[in-house]
Amino acid sequence: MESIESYIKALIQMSGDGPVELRRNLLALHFGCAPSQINYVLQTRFNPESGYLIESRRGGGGYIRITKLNIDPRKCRILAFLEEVVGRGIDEAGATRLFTRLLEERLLSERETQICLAAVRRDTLDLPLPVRDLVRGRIVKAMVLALAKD
Amino acid sequence: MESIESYIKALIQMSGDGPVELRRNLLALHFGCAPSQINYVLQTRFNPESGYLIESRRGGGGYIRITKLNIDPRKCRILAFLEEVVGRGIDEAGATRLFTRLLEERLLSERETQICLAAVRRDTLDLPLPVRDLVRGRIVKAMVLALAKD
DNA sequence: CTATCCTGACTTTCCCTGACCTTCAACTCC
DNA sequence: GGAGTTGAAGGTCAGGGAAAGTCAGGATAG
Repeated sequence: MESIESYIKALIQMSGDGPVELRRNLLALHFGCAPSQINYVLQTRFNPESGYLIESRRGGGGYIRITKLNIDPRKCRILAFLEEVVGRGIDEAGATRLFTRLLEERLLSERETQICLAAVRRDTLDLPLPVRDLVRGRIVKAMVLALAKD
Repeated sequence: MESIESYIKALIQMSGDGPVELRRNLLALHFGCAPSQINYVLQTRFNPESGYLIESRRGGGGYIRITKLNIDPRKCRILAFLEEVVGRGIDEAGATRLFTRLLEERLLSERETQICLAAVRRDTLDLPLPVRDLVRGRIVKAMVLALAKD
């Protein structure tokens, strides 16, 4: 387990902290474990809270791409906040405050802020409470994390 | 697959973004694949969401014509498409194609594309079908309109 | 005993194919 | 010259194989 984790981290370091692509089955073969074990490692060690983003594709020529998020201290607090947002949900006013703040801190451009706000407006989602605030929470988190990648 | 896609795109570029005519069987021969594979590529990569129009003719002297839709008259075409998207909903693959197309057209930056894609991912929305595709449709429309607003 | 690690069976997604269908132009035959 | 024939295109669809995802639950370390 430990070894899978450090193997992947070594790969990332070798690629200069850029994105790394893996083949799940090959990696499982290499470590003599079940393929689903790879998923477990990714979920527990390479999740957003640990500063990583996972993307993947199934089918022929499938892959798993791991991107190390650019984490600075400011964003650290945001990560914790995002977790809370996903758990409890967030209302439109709260989301607006968050995006406005990110705009002020120059973490979001004007256009990006407009996109984010449009995506989570009440009449865009058009769902009954409380599910609306929960869905909004997940969207907010996904969008903010997408920015931390690069 | 990838290669067929980029081959066709190269053809289009060489023709100055004008219409391009292909012979399905020749292309299949050239890439050593089944002719129906060509149809698959066309359906998944050169559909209206990606901004392409396909016309074809069977029988002797048949052909497949691919036209890259110009973004200039997009004001009407995209708006009409967005209305459709809101009515019928849109799946993740369709939304991805749309945003990728907007990125290619430089109507979206790389970062903006990432935000949009993250917002409408299946596991972000985490809603049961068919409501998931409908919500995604509304979000897609809202985000695209937010961009058009300047 | 509990938390963590790990697995196998099942699911989902994506690519690709072959068998069969539809359409078109040219050709034949009267 | 019109009606049927025919061969050469492209279209469609169910299904198979590859690869990753999920999840309930067993195994194990502390």
